[in-house]
Amino acid sequence: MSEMTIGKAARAAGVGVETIRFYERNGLIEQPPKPAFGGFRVYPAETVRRVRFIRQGQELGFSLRQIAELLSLKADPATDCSDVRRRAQAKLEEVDEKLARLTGIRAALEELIAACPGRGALRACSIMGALEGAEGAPMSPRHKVEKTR
Amino acid sequence: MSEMTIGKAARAAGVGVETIRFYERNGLIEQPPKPAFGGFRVYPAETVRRVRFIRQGQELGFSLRQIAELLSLKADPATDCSDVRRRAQAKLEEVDEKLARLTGIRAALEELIAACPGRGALRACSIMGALEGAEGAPMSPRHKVEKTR
DNA sequence: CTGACATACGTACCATGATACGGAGTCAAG
DNA sequence: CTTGACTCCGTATCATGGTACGTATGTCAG
Ligand SMILES: [Zn+2]
Ligand SMILES: [Zn+2]
Ligand SMILES: [Zn+2]
Ligand SMILES: [Zn+2]
Repeated sequence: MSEMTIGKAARAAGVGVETIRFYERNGLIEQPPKPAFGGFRVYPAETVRRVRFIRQGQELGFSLRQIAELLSLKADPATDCSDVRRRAQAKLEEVDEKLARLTGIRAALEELIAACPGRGALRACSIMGALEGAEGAPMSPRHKVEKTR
Repeated sequence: MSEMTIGKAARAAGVGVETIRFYERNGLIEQPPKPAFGGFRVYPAETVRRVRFIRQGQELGFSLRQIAELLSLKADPATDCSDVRRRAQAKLEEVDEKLARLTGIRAALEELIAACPGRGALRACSIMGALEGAEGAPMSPRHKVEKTR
């Protein structure tokens, strides 16, 4: 089990070989030393666990950079649960901001679609109107396209 | 008003000069011809309108590529309202998919945070546990971390 | 007429998360 | 002992939406 080459480690972790190398280059995974008398690098089972950790982190919305931080927290015996929790909280707030932005977009789109005649010349299209920045266009006045920037 | 150099056009549209050039390179804006006998390119008011169109499109979640399509629809007299509407519909569905993904992440994070003791050793941390891929970890069984991929 | 800006243009770089390629070395099966 | 698969390594490429830099040239105020 433990005599893994990069290819076997990649398959075990469910990623491509290039992905492992990419993580190595970016400091998420330590590259095992090259055997002194030739041959291929030997990957420990820990590599596979680390890759799985990374993929789990991605599924929770963490970036590779943030996952790298989580990995060093994990390696540090001085880390407290609260350190991890704070990061999860921050991520949750970030997700909530994205949700709010997307929800605004969703509402604007829905409204524009509802106001669009659905056929006929572009002149009457609420969607084109909004894109052209029409101020008094076929949108209700309380609901101009929300500007987030 | 109409004797705009790129800098004035950029200021009028609320973007940087480099942004205008970037849009030109990517076919979103036509680059005005260089005056035959030296001098600076003259930007028409249409450029400013186009840039504003692009920014509005971005605020509705459209990518530059999609905005380029919307711009050619606008230029084509044969375009029907329904052509625009279909794109808005497709975008709405795309937004809904993103919302669903984010909502799943949000729920998972919230659950993990709720289960996290908040202090103490990492061994007991539900969040670390989930990242390590713990199957019987401090998460309720019906709510494993949602895998989208 | 000269200095301070602005423009023109090609190219490089930023972040993000990979994927691909080319050529050399290595290993194992037949 | 050859052949095919795999590894190693650096570099390039992809998509996305820009930003920055360097050098040459143009414009305009004083
Ligand atoms: Zn319409
Ligand atoms: Zn609204
Ligand atoms: Zn915890
Ligand atoms: Zn759940």
